[in-house]
This record gives sequence, C-alpha cells and structure tokens, in this order.
Amino acid sequence: MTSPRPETIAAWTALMTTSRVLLERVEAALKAAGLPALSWYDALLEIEKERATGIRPFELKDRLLLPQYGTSRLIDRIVAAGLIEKLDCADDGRGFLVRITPEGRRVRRTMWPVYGAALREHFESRLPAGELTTLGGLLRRARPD
Amino acid sequence: MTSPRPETIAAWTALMTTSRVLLERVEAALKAAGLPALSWYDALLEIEKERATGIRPFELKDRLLLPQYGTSRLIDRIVAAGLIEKLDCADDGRGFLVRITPEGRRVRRTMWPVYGAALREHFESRLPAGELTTLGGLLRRARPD
DNA sequence: CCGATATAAATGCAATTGCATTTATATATG
DNA sequence: CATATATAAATGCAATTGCATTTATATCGG
Repeated sequence: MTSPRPETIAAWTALMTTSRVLLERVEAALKAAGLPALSWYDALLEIEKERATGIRPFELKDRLLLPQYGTSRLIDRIVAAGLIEKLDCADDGRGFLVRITPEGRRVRRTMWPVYGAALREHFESRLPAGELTTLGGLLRRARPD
Repeated sequence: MTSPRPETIAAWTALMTTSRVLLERVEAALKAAGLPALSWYDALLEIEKERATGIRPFELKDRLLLPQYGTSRLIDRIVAAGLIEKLDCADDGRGFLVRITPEGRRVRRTMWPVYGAALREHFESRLPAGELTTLGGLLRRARPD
C-alpha cells in the first residue's frame, strides 16, 4: 500500500545508475584491452580458487549468482577458449569438475591489472578510503539474503 | 600498476552483488504480477514526465542510460504493446516524439504498487532511514560523470 | 546553394540470455 | 530391489542485446 520513502527511492536510483555506469566502465576497459568480459574474470577467479581440486558447476553457479543454464553455457564458452577444462567426476556421474588451465591462469593474470586500474580510476578515486568502507558495509547490509 | 585497496574491492563486490540481487527481486515481483519488466517502467515514467510535449528518443536514451539501438528497439516494443505512440516531429524530420497513451499511464500506475512494495520489502526494510540517505549520497558521489 | 560533416534513428547479423523442458544419474522409500 | 523423487547439467527455441553499418535529414563552411 504505502510507497517507499523518498530516501529509499533516491538510494535505489543511485544504486541502479552507479552500478550500471561503473560496470560499463570496467567492461569497456577490458574490451579496449582486447580481453574477455568481466563474467569470464569472475568465473576464472572462482575456478582458480579451487585449482587443486576443481569446482562443480552447481557450486560455481552459487558463487557467481548466475542461473543454471547461464553457468552451463559460460563454462562451455570458456572451455572452448581453452582457459578451463572439464574433468570427469568420480563421485557423481551426473556432473563433472571444472579446472583452470595454465592459459586460463595467464589470461586471468593479464586481466587483473586492467580491471584493477579501471576500479581505481573510476571508483576508488572518487571516495576517500573511510567512505568506501562505509559504502561497502551499507551495501552488504542492504543485500537481501 | 598498484592494485585497488582491499576496501575498494570489497565495496565494488558489494556493489555488484547487491545491485544484481535487488534488481532480480524487483524484476521477479513484476513478473509474478504479470507485469512488464523494469525497463518498461523506467521508459514509461520518463515518457510520462513529458506527457504534454512528448520526448525525443535521443533524450530518452540519455535519461535511461541505454545505447541508441537499445532505445530504438525498446520504443518499438512498447509501441507495439500500445503503451506509447510515435508522433511526427515538426522541428526535425530525422526523428519523432514519443508520447504515452492512456493505456500506458494505466499500466505504469498498475506497476508502481508492485514495484514500490518490492523496494520496501527487499531494500528499505533492511536499513534505517538515515543510513539509506547516507548510502544514496555515497553512491551518487561514487558515480563517474 | 553545394558539398562535407554531424546527428537521429533503424537494421542485419551474431552473440547472449531467458524459459521451459529434457536427459542422466543419484538418493530415498516401501 | 524397484519405483518415485530429487538433483546435475544440457538444450531447443524465442527474446534481447551488442556491434557495425546504413538511411535519412540537418547543419556548417565556403
């Protein structure tokens, strides 16, 4: 019945626009450097965290907050590029493990400086450290479970 | 060269995840009510703001932060649904004006309670008013020009 | 007025995403 | 063990998005 308060609407609008604009900047920086999109970076990073054992697609989906079919297709594309590989999973015949390849590690390491520079330039430079910390905390608290 | 500071990365991660999760919730609420997506709401709202004169697609694109081709196609879809109409533009033969129809106003007004309720439930309820204001202010300052 | 350049909008085509369903295997229950 | 149910992953098809280019009209410099 009752509408959200004006501050709620203002914060929501700012959340949508700022996240979108920043994401665009970061994606643009990666593209300008001839590198894969951020979604690949995120996936490579999570997969690399489990480089010893590999990671199951359903676990990756949970960490990346992607839909199941999106994860399935993202994995296929990154496999096709040779940056990760599918390994048979002894425990569970329905699934498999995904592991990063040396080339995948190399690409992720190449992406990071570009990604990081974009974050510093477009985001970090705009707020003093204390306020960045405040912002992060508020955002985490605002995130639905 | 230098990486972003840890607080930067944490705030960035929180920005990406919170915005994505909240957007999902809002979109899900609209869909569950059998209503159009948020992109239609945003467009209808901006178009309705100029209900007297109509609005030019290039102006709409700037307000919605959409690419030109995205705006062109979004307009076509909303026109096809009968919620807006294209009007010949006397001033400029290259373009036209977009105006909301009565049905468009009706649909937008129907969407708002669902949209607002989702914002209250998933966002406003999670932070006290003062912190929502702080969050909005920080986000606006963090947004690149 | 004329050609050059800029701006508004649309579009062909490829890539990605969303939705619903399917396939395959695992787990639980009688 | 056999059947029912649940979980993991893939996929057909439609809708949307992205990219590059095209079309049309306007504006600018001579």
